[in-house]
Amino acid sequence: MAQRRYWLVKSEPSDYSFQDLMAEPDQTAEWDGVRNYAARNTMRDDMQVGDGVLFYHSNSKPNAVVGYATVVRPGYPDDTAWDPDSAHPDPRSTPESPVWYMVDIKAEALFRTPISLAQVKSTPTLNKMALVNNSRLSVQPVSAKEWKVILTLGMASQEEILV
DNA sequence: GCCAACGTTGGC
DNA sequence: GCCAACGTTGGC
Repeated sequence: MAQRRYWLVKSEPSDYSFQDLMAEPDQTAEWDGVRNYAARNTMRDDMQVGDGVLFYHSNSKPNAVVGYATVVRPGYPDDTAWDPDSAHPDPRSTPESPVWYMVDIKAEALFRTPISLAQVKSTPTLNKMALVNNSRLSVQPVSAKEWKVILTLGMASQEEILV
């Protein structure tokens, strides 16, 4: 069994929120529509069942990590790429020769305390995250340390943090 | 709504 | 293979 790894995915909540994921059957959805090669490679090659996934809301108020999920199916071809009615069709990708990949993720818990981007930037153990220094990457790795810090803060109540 | 930063495309 | 132009992401 490979070491569990950790990731962060972004979504604009007006497009697809963590609450939307929680409302899915089995709290599970395909993470489809990603059209960036670095993110594609991560999903196709690196994400494994059981890995932890932080869920970040971008273009939001506030921008924040709002919950966490787990990978329940590793990388497989993103069939929305050859669906002309999908949000992000790409005619270069075909069932015989797929270009884009996705994973399935399952919502685990909504944070009691969302961890804002401002807080990530101002926290010494978190401010090296790709979230801060590579703002364009929509699927990105998270270190075990960063995962632990964010989970601990996120699952605590405001009162516990303020003490 | 603005625009900086970045990824991608395409001409050469 | 370089790099300018373009489109998109995403913070502010």
